[in-house]
Amino acid sequence: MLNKTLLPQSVAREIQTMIQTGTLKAGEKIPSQRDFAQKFGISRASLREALLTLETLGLIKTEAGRGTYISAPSAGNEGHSGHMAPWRYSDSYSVFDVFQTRILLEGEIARLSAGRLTQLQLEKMERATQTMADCWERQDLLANVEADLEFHAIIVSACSNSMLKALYQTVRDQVTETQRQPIPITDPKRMGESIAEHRRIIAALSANDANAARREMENHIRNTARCAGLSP
Amino acid sequence: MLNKTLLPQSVAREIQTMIQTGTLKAGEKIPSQRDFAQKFGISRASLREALLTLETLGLIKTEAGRGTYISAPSAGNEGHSGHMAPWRYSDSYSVFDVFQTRILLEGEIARLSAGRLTQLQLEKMERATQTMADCWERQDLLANVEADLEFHAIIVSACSNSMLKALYQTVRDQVTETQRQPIPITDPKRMGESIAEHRRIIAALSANDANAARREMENHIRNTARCAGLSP
DNA sequence: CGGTCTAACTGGTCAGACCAGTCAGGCCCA
DNA sequence: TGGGCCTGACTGGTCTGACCAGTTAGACCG
Repeated sequence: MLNKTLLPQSVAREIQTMIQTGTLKAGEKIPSQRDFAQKFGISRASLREALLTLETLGLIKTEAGRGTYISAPSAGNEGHSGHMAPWRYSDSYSVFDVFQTRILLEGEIARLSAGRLTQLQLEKMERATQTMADCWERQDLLANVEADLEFHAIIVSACSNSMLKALYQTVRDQVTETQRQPIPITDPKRMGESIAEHRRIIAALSANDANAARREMENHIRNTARCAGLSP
Repeated sequence: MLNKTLLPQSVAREIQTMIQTGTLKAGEKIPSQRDFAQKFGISRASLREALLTLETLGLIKTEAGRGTYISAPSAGNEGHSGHMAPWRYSDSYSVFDVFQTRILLEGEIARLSAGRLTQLQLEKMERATQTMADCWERQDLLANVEADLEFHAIIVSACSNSMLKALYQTVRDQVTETQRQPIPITDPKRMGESIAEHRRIIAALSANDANAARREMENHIRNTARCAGLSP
């Protein structure tokens, strides 16, 4: 069924390309299955199979009676970084395991990103860090988290290893959960340290010091885990 | 479409349960779509949608004219270890990226597995290594690779971090490809070294030396990459 | 102007037909 | 007797058309 020459498969790829190239944008509704099938010159049953594949993998969302919508992209999700959605029926992982995985993945990603970030990206990271500090002051926790996510996403986007990027996307949901959960119990001293750690990561990346970038990122995540009472 | 109350979806879950409980075993062929649909009391089109979902996520494999087979489970795939299949439509990753990812993942997995392998498992690894040597002598490359895969799979099965195990499964196909590809161009000296490296990994794991285990595994994979002309 | 109803739209499922690929068994020939 | 070829029965892949359930917009009435 998943043979690459199969009709639904090739149509799924076409639709994926339309999503990736922006022909179909996040939130947008695609034509009805009847119209879209006609447009591709295939039966509606085959189009449904193509759509189902895309939906299983999280690229689209179909609602009965309403239509099919393009799912919102994730920050840092550019090009062929994976759209590997987890099988939603399985249990989630322990927070310890997620943190341990974060330290491993993000440390290496930071190392591989060193020397590849543009000045513009580094400035965006600095701005995101400052935003974190500003939002923390006025207790805007949502914006604080979003700035944090943006900071990390920029680093991931520069990683030279597309496979690691894909793996990171696979676990993105669990990862961002660990970025959110310690926030309500973060004391002001820790947030100040966290922001300082961000700045040390930026400094290492700015200096194109791959090993320092890794070390600072691992340290940062390890300290975050300690806020959740863990020592991975 | 992926609403949990939908017919194909609930059937997909039933089939998943049958796979997880062992009613359907790895490699086993399920009944024909016509028979299976009748068995579930649904149309064949709906069963196809259920099967497509499972296949997109890597649990089954359907071959035209032959039938649908349960995918082989991976060693260590127990309970809620992820069924996170890679996105099969995207380009494959460069061999360099795969090797780099292997070094990162398998090094850490070896570290986390140290101290958790039973004597029986260590003996199986030693036997697999000896099998590699024996098969290499008689140029049975397939069996050589299978013994190599078994060696690595045992280590993965002992890893304490289920998320890392799941990530490893996600990239297993590409990983095993890098274990296969250098084989035809491996010279006897390198194979002897490879087997010696396996033994050093076993020794480190036997001594419950986590850092040595990581180091030896990284070294082993790095040397394998060199056989493919890469230096990750 | 707001509420209700209806028609046209949407996706979900079913049944049947036909096509292409696979495989096993039977038959024929060397 | 063994190997090769052919055929029929099986498999999945795709199409068509019908019908059902959910949604929405427009028209009509109070």
